[in-house]
Parts: sequence; structure tokens; C-alpha cells
Amino acid sequence: MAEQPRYYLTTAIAYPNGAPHIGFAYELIATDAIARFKRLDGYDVFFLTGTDEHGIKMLQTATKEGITPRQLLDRTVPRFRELLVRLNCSNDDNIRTTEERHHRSSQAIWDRMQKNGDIYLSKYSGWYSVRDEAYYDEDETTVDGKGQRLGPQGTPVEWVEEESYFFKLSAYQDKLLDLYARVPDFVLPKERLNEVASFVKGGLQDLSISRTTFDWGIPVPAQPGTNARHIMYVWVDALTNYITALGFPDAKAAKFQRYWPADLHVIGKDIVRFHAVYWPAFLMSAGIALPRRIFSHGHILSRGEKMSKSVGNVVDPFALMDAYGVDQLRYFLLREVQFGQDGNYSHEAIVNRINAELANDLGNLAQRSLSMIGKQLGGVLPKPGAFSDNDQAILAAADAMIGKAREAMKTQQLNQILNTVWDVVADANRYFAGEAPWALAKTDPARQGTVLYVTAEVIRQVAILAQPFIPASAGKLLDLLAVPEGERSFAVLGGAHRLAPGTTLPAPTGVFPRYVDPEADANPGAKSRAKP
RNA sequence: GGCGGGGUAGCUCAGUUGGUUAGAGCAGCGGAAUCAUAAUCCGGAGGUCGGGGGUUCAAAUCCCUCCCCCGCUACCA
Repeated sequence: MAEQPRYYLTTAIAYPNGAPHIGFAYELIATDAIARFKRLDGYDVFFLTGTDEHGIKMLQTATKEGITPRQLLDRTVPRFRELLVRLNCSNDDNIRTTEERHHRSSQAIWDRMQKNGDIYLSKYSGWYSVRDEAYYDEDETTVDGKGQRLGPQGTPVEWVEEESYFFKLSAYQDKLLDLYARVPDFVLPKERLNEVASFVKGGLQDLSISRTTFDWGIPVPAQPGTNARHIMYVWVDALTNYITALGFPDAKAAKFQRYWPADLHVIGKDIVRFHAVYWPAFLMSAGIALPRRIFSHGHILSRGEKMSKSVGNVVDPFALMDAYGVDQLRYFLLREVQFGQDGNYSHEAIVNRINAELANDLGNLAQRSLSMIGKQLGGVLPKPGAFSDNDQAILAAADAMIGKAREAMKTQQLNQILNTVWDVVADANRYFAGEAPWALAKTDPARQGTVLYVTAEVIRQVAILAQPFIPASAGKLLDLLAVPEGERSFAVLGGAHRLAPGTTLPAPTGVFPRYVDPEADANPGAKSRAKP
């Protein structure tokens, strides 16, 4: 028997200096759907999430509140863990960059890069904005009326000069360009790779990778010739989490052997450069294999506008789950948004998807067919007669879903998978209305049984394929079809396997409730508006 | 400024080796059905395909030009 293929995928690690944002929830949902899809499709999956806990912003947030970074984390990190649980994420590990294993790992990759001659000590100076956490060129800055120099974001900057270690990023320009040419889907969507490539073509400067001005970070390994206390700055620390979780630097770590290189890093489009330029350069320098793909997802906008605290349109993922339900939120984000593009969130849009597609199209189809089996056939799945052309057509459509889904998954087109599945749901509704099994009950009971059987079989395949996206609801649907736990993987899709006639089904219950605006009950006349 | 993507029905989008009446979903309008979570099904309607010019028997699709939006990036001042 062939060895089970492996699949390692990650989200970016989130920065827990506040409450979890919808953007992180979106990334978790999408990555979880991919992880679940791959597992159901027979892969040995390792799915990593985590939090990025160092850096000056963390220190500043803590200081502002008069607590230590550690205390801040004790308060915020549990909320991120809670989000994972609430979202029903199937992650296999959740790394924290403050963990001891990660300190060892980061120091080890640093050592390797240094031994390769890519790290040197120099001086970093420039106009620094604490608030932006960024250096600016002098000509990017302006001086306001009070003599205060400001950065391009309008934040105050100050002249900072400090000793810093540098990474010879400039030495990797050609190797990176070669990588992009050799592996054209290294970054998806492909327009993102084009942007990265043109950035690299424009020339790379060496990267400052340490700081001495604060100490909330991983110490740089002891160096001969200097006693300055450097900590690693941002990206060496953050990116390395992907190998830490597999047991790096232990060369014999079973997980590292098994799962590295990663198949997929799912990240937000705002950090493409770090993953598509810095990370492969670090890995090349350290002599570690490169990940196979970076997928950059878009941002979730609120009614077409960027969410920001100042505008006050930030959406809390917990509030959304409370208002609409977990699977409903997962479904909406993955169905509505083309993965890789920006997407729009609005109350109207999510309610529409929930009611039209989950409750009406799929939920109601299941309810009407299964309750007919329950009421008229004693709850026993009927044995079908010979299949008519219509039966064969709808079954063929259902059988074809898995092939299309796998094709779409090759490039992480999650919404396309849902399009495929819900196209079949729409077909099934047409089929059901056309065959009118409620009328057949009197005229041709045998034929009615066949129609109900075919419908149930289509729902079975729909539910199995829907599992990665709406795991709890799809599971309930499969329960209603009395599908055993061991027969819910993609191996039983495609027509080689069918529902077993004669099976007794449980009494059907609603799986996808309609969303009813809470205001409607109290105030029936009022036009309801967006709540969350 | 440079590079890239885009501007198609009220909304979100599909549609380029140029070729019959430009498509889908949602919304809206009309009808059918009544098994079902008042869900479902059917049908009409709705577009000068950003503006202008050109090539062609024929252009959403090719060429020129202009306008607007988005992304990446640079720089003058």
C-alpha cells in the first residue's frame, strides 16, 4: 500500500496585543477548511496556528497599561485560543513565540545563517517612528509647525542610531528571482508573485535583524567581540515558528523529517513580502528546504470600507458567531469571497447567504425529502428501482463534484468548491420539483422511492464535501442520513459508493435554521438594520 | 512617474484563437405548485459591454487615445 501523502500547512501567527480581529478569524477559517479537506482526501495533515508575542508594540501596549508583556499575554492569548475553539479549528499545534522551544529554534537558525556568512554587525540609523514601528528615509519625512518631524503617516519620528546585526539579503536577489521563475506558483494568487518579483528586481537591501533598544524578544546568540545585548527583530523570530513547531533544530525530529518543507503558508496580503522574500532567503542561508507555496488572502471589508478602529466599523468575530452561528460565518466568508481577493462583509449579505443557500436550498431540500421518508416510508431508506435519465443526470452531477473540488483545491480556490457543490444543490432542487415525489406517493410509490433515494444520495455527497467548510452542520446532515463515521471521507465520493437502501434513518430535524432578525419579533413593523 | 490588474444588467461577477438574439447568481416583476425551514419550481423583464476614434463583412473581444478605480513600486518637489 502506498504511503499516505503528507500535507503541512500554517496560518500566519497573530499578534496578540489586543483582541482577535476578524481578519485573523478569516485566515483561520480558510486554512482550517483546507486542512480538513486534505484530511478527508486522505492526507496526513499537520496544521499549525500560533501567536507572535515579541516586539516593541507588545512592550508598549503593556507599558501603557502598567503591566509586563508577560502579564499582557496572560490576558490576551487565551482569547486567541478561545477563538480557535469557537471557530472549530482543527489545528494540530498552536505555537507561541515566547515558548522555550521557539527560542532554541530561532537561535539555531540564526547560527546557521551566521555560519553561512550572511550575518554581520553594523549600524542602523534613521528617522524612526515608534508608533509605525518603522524607519523612514529623510525625504519621506516632513517638519510640522512646531518643529516636530513627522513620518509619512503623520506620526512623530526621531533620529535613532543603533548597533544592529544585518542579514545579507542583497546576496539573494538572483536566487530569489530564479525561484520565482522556476516555481511560478510559489506565491498565489499569481499577481502577488509578480509584485514580489518586481520588488526583488528593483534591488534588495540588507536587512536589519536585531535591536538593542528594548529587550522583549529572543536574545541573539552570544557573539565574540561584542557584549551588546541584541534581541532578534521581528521577522527572524516570527517566520521561524513554522519550523519550530516541527521540532527544529533537532535534525532527528520526526515531525520535521515528516512534514517539512511546508506545503502551504496561508497569510494576509499585507505580509507577502516577508514570506516570499525574507523567509526563502533565510531558509536558503540556513540550508533548509523552501516551502512549496505561499497563499495570500485578501482583507475582509465592511461595506466596502477598510475596517479600522477610528472609523468604528471593526467587526468582532465572537459577536458574529454569536449572532449568526459558527458554520454560518465560515460558510459566508468562504462562499462569498473569492479566496485571494478582498471580500465584503455586511449584515444583509450574510443573512442572504444563510437563508437562501443554507436554510432554503440545502436545509429545506434535506428536510422535505427526509421527512417524506420519515412520514411515508417509515423512516427506511427505500430501495431504488432502475434509474431514469433524470436520476442518472443528477447522480452524475453529484459524482462529478469531487473531481472539480480537487482541481479547485490545487490552487486553493475554496469558493469555487462551494460553487460546485451548491450548483448541484440547485440541480437537486430542480430535480426534486420536477419529479414531484409527493404526487408519486399516490400514483407510483416505487418511483417515489427511487426519487427519494436519489435525492438522499445527492445530499450525502453534498454533505461529505461540505464538511471542511461547515463541519458541525455537515456532520449533522450525515447523521440524518445514518452515514457511519467511517464512511464520511472523500474516498466514498464519486459514485463507486452509494447509500445503503434499507437503512433506518433517524427522525429528521432542521440543520440550518433561518436567520430571523431579533428585532423583528419585538417590533414587527420596523425595518431591521445591521446589528453586529 | 513606472509596472500590473480592472471598468459588462440595480448588486457581485463570467465571457478575448473577433462570428448566430452578450450570460450566471442575487434583487425586482409575473405565474405554478403545496412534500418542505412561507421553503421550491417556471417565465418575462433588465445592459449604447467606461468615453471617443480606427481595423474588419463582423469588435465586449484587435489597434490608438482619453477618463476613472485598485494593487505594487519609485521619485521629484
